[in-house]
Amino acid sequence: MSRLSKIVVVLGPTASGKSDLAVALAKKISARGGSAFGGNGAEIISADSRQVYRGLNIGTGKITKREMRGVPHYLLDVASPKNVFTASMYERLAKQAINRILRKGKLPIICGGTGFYIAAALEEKTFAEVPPNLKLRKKLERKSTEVLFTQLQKLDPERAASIDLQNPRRLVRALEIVLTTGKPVGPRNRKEMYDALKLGVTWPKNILQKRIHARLLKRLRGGMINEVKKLGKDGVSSARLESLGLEYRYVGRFLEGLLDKKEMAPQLEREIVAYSKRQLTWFKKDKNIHWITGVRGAEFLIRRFLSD
RNA sequence: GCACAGGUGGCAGAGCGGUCAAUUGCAAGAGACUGUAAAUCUCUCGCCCAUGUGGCUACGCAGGUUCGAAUCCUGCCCUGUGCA
Repeated sequence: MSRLSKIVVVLGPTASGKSDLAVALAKKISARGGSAFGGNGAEIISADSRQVYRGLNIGTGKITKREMRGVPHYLLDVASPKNVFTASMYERLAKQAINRILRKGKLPIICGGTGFYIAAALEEKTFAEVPPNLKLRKKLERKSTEVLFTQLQKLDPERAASIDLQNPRRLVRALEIVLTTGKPVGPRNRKEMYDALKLGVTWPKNILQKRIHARLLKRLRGGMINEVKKLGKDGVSSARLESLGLEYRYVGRFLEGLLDKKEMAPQLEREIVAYSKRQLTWFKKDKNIHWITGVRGAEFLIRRFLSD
């Protein structure tokens, strides 16, 4: 039986300090004169659904060239913010990147907070081969969730049984699949194709919230509003900003005049906190995650992981 | 001091005799997730037993009217506004 390739995943809620940790670990692995961990070097693949877009820097906390400290990063700035980048596109590019790194004999480190993207990168094949059909979606979106659900029940009862029956977005996509393939989707394949060490970076709740608060202030002072203004000038619509969420949504609303500056910051902050909880809800289900708070625990785990 | 308006669950704010533990929004908590995933969606949210057409305490405080009051009456205490 051929051994699975090793991969390290650094995940966690927003503002946990994942990116820095990933770079620190990669540097250790690439330390000259043979790495501290006995590897050949490591390269990083971002797993962040918003950092894939060009021009979304301050608001996404995208790592800077300097902060990368020479460690190559993949899946950053690969798409225009004017177009929707999807999980499926991420899956393809991330797998490409993993293979490229592995071929070099290096260790891929996936780093990010988008749980769905991490799963897509790690799992064998996540999605049905049905690209989005905007016309069909538009048509379906006009119907009520009840109607969509009964239609799905007829066409793909198995999927209907497990679907979120009040979530139009899910219902539309599920129908889109059966309607174009004529077949039920079948269960999602959750088999991971790598030997992955998953490191979850986390903090006690109150500390994470403080970190979120401090980081938001820094971003606001650091030109976040101008960044969003510039996106607008470059043709990113306000509807698009809205759908990008968090800082882009709220700063966008502020620029539209829908929100006062002084009500924007606290509202946005609460949304970020809520988002961090959603991330944790996702990660909590994965029992293979090793939760750590600092670099030290990570080093021990990686050493053991790489040496066996 | 007089005249109005008002005091409701963590907050805002409905309700104005019964179907009210009380609409709704916010906050809080839990959760879902098969191509938008920072998106989208769901549930809980007075206390208690947690089986239920269950028990208890609640709508400033104290009384009263009524079969029945958050809802009507009286007094008191507070708050806002106007006149002094």
